Amino acid sequence: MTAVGRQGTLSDTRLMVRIAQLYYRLQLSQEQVGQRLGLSRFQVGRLLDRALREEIVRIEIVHPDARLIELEDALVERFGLRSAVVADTPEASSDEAAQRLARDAVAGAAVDFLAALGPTGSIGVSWGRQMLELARQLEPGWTDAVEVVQLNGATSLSAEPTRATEIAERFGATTGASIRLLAAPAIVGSPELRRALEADPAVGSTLEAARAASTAIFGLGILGRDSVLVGSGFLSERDQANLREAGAVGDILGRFLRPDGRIASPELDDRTVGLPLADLVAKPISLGLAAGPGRGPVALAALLGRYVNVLVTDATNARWVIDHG
Amino acid sequence: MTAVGRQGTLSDTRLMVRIAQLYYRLQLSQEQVGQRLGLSRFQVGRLLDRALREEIVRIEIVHPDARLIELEDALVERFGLRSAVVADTPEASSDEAAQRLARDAVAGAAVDFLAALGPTGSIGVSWGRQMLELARQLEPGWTDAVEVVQLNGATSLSAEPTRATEIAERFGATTGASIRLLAAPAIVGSPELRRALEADPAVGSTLEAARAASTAIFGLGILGRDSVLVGSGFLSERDQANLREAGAVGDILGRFLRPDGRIASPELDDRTVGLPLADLVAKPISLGLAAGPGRGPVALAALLGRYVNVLVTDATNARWVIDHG
DNA sequence: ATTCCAATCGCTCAGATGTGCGACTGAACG
DNA sequence: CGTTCAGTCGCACATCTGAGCGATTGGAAT
Repeated sequence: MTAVGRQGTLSDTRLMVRIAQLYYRLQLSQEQVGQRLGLSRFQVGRLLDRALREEIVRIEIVHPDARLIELEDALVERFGLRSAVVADTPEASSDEAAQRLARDAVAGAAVDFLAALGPTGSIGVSWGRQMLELARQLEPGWTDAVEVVQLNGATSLSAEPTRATEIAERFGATTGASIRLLAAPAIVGSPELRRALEADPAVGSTLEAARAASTAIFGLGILGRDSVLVGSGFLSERDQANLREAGAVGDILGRFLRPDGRIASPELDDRTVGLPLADLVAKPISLGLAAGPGRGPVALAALLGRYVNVLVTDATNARWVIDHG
Repeated sequence: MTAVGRQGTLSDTRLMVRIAQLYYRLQLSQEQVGQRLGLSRFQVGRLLDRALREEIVRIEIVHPDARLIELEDALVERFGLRSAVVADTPEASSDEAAQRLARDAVAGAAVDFLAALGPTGSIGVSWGRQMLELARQLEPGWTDAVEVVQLNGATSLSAEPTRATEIAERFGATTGASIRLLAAPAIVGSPELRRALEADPAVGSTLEAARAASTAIFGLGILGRDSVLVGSGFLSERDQANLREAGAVGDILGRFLRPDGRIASPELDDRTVGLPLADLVAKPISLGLAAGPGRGPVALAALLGRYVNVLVTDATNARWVIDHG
């Protein structure tokens, strides 16, 4: 640019373009730009302002993560969360491999979040495929917690192991914390039996610890063939039918929710062993994980019920929740 | 953004994205961003730097004029010009209406440039279609020049008027300057006649004024059916054939150039009435206009010969010149 | 364990930038 | 012709930001 000094009355737009080039591309100071073009520093500054406002100059955040962070902010904003983490997963597909990928990514994101979180106090955990993956990805020393406690009943009824103990053990192992298991079925046949179980010291003390835990971590389940609760045999055909009728969209800690966040079946809830959802609401950290297709509704229900204050999910579910919430 | 403070070890990239959002979108100061994210002002600044270098944040000048100004800068840079003006014309098309549009746009750009230029001293002008359009668009008071002088011979030989006098008169009329016409043909039959003409006081004094003018304004012509010189009857069939053979690409002030900027036919040049090209080189402002398809070669020739130090043209020709120069 | 190196940190200080203000300009209007 | 008023202007001043520097840290190599 050795061009003649005063370009004077050339259209404002062109002037702004030229100023923007000198300032942003050539990295001149506003002062220097002014000298070259025969303008005062202030005129340059004001024109630069205008160029930005009139979108002659555009500042873009181009990294793909930007979109994710926008989703996170939207979630935090909309639902008053403590935090939200949206993982980048390729694409929503019901293909099993893709689901697995989503689970891995969301688990990884949760691990990162937890590692960055600092002191967590005592940690309550649930079980399920998502929790298993999370447990697998934990790295030693990720927390200073001294106690890990199961939040809900887990002893498997079926051949397929739910590996609930493995999850809690892995949590404990990575940090040297002691673990407290909840040696009970997730769902029993009658309210009386549930109460009797909870009265038992072995179960009762764990429940007490679960209530006291300052951090809760759990997956958001869906109701379907794929559901771990179904696979584990805790849900009878009739229970399933009832839930469907009641409009249940999925579960937290074995307790099923309707789309608006209310308990779908109080009767079933009364037979479910573990921390009641009401106790989640007050937890400093109540972290719910939702990965894979179709988890939007249950995530939204959990958010509306205020059962989670940290949501970790994939982009597809995040978008669904924002669009429908 | 009410998210939890320390996001800690979340990938650097994500951190940069978040910082960029707070800084550029929300317009927080680096200090404030640092407070929100638990970072020092310096970390924020450095991350912001990195985000820019790694193109996580991109600053774009999006206005279409930006491209034109880049072309201008490239021309100025490459050919050591005093200035360059590239007008925005829709598209290169040999369609007559499109050519006219290009001419209008380039003339307008030249007018703007001249108006912004400030004192010009005495002004020398040529003639032709491009100059006519330029003259039409001049607005009263655009300059403080007190004298307008024709640079080259112009009296028409054919029925189609070249309107050379109209051009000079219009220049004079918009500013109250006196005008000096060159009452002579553009090209004569012999060198002797040319010399005789120039010795005549009426012609000679105008030529002297032309030499003294500090600003010269002229169009760059092309050799072809379309050429005004041809249309005006100054160029015989034989002259045209000779020029073609010599590789002439076009003319300035009736003097034809080869692609490298040298005179195509010294013999013809010796019969051409008007300011010699050598006198253009030293002028403070020597402004050449080139609009419409196929004017790239002559523009390049003019630049290589240093006959112009201000080029006003359209985007297509500008690009051609840069690509081929 | 000790040493070394490179990376990163926060600081100081100077320069760059934004803001609010009073002065000025020029066009519209009485 | 004088008044008004909106739009600009440049300036003083406060704030923000970038550059360079010594201190610190966290590993690798010895």
